[in-house]
Amino acid sequence: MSDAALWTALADPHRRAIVALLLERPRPVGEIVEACGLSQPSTSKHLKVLREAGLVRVRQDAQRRVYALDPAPIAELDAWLAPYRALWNRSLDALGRRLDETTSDDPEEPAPKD
Amino acid sequence: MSDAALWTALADPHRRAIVALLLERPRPVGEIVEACGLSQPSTSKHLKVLREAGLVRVRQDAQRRVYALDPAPIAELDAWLAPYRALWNRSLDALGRRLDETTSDDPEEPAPKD
DNA sequence: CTCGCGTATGCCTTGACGGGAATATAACCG
DNA sequence: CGGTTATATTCCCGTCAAGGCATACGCGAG
Repeated sequence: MSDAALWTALADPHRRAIVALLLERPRPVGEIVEACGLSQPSTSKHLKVLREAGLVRVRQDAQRRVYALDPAPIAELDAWLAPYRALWNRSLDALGRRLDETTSDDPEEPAPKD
Repeated sequence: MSDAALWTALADPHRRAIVALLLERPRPVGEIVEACGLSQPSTSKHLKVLREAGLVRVRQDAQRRVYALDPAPIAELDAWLAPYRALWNRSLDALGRRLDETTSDDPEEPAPKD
């Protein structure tokens, strides 16, 4: 299960930025380099991680390598998320009851990080 | 953005295991220690990361600290995922057509490794 | 074949992360 | 009060990942 690689790949902010860029449209490496402000080798390495996680595909266009999102792992993430989404709905339901006696967490206030 | 903390927290397999445990039901630390096979300090540190990412809540029950999932970050992840889910649906749709694409002028022939 | 462009890879350093052992803190019990 | 249980925190160390630099590779042009 390449699940681990998927999470590792998305754990990095730069990689998430690249993924966001590729969401708009497929792009060659040079474009990604420019958009992210990273060095070309760094970008290439990030792309390798994304590739090995199955998140992106490459199409070779002359000397250029055009990267594009592969939607499959997204579905995997979605599947992982599903059980928690159920919990989320359940808690929304419980929100109207307010029977919790544990914390004084306010739902309309962002949680203060200590 | 606490977004980063969220991804970082979920990047670790042990922490995902803890989260999965808490999905079933809230648990005190000792139970998590036993279930994960980690040392108590390690577990406590992981719980701290999860806490700071907003993924878990603590309820103090005598000397015990009972940890429970906080559904809010799940919604955040879901929101992040949403645009990609759109892409996923789009690709499923395109799969059924298998026509020449109107948006790309190049003769695309995808069948490399997948 | 040689050059130039675009991209990938290797080496190296640095900094963050994870794990274990020991210790500190907090709460309950007598 | 002291002692015990349950959890958190500190210190130390091994590991791993990220970034920069230099360089190698692949491809097309001449």
